[in-house]
Amino acid sequence: MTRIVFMGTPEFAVPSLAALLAAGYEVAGVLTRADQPAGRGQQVEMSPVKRLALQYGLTIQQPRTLRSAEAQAELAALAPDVMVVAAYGLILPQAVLNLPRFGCVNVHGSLLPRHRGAAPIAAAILAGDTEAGISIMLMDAGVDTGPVLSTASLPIAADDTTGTLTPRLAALGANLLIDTLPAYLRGDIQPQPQEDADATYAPRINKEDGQIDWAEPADLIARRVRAYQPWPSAYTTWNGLLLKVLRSRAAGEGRSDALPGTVIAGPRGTAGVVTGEGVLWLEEVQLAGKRALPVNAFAAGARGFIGSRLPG
RNA sequence: CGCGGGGUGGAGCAGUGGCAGCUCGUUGGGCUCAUAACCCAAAGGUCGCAGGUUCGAAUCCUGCCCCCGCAA
Repeated sequence: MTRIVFMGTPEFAVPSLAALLAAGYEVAGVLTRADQPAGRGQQVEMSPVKRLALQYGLTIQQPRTLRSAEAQAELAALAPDVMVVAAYGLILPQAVLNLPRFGCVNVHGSLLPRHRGAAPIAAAILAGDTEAGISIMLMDAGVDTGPVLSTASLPIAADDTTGTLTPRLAALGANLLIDTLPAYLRGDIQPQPQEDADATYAPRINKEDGQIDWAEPADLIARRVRAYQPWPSAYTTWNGLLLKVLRSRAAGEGRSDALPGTVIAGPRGTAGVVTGEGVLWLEEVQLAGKRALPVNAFAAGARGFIGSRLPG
């Protein structure tokens, strides 16, 4: 029986672990990131992967780094034949990569070599891709540079956000993993090296990335709105308060002489913002401290919003 | 005890001691070739809950419930 060690942290990784368990694999251990204070009230929360692992009574390790000899020794004690990694969040040093005889199989949320890196799904939306996908690949020392075992794709809808796309890709990834793993272990798959020339990089998203620059074209801002949903959200400020743009629509030609950032009135009590190119029609917004609202409801109560100038 | 904003007619908000108001929506009427546009009118509120202070509380005090932003 093949002993698997699973490494993953967020919701994206859960279907893969669940699929391995459902398929009857021997999961010798689960590594997930350390519990951290989170949320209002700063309660310590465990990762989604840890919650699932606990349900199944699996052995759990939560090293803060895999660079330490202790963490590596602890992992080696699980004697994995193969490690399956999905959005784990820690760098795997070469010594760890070398540990299992079948290596480390990664479930990556893009069609490699496109969107290597920490935030592939958001990167696909931000780039305006019409297709997203999963690559099952063998990890090497680089960031998502290893040879690919298999891929699967799905279409990105015009209103998809990272939040709506992620669960679909997570499910797709789990299925592809279950299809790919047995063939790989049998030696039936010839790993395909990536075409490095076609690679793009999907860096980790930061809070500041969500700050809207109204001088950008409306369609790019609209993609940011979708890519940064649910976190960190595309946001601006109004009356000194954070204003998140949760849903929006870029107008083709809605030109205006007004300066970028100027809020203009739309039909049915809606509102839009003049950008560097075109108008971004707001659909759903949320002011700090308030709940998310359709833009017409927000505009009904937010006195002076129409006609104001948003910074950035 | 992490920091902070908020609960007021169907929706979103203003109102910080003296008869409860605004925008939108709803209903009725008008205008119009027509309209989700415009004009006129109307309906609709135990001001989160409980207690207290006061001649008088949406407004001040105390406790409780609920929603949300930051942070992670």
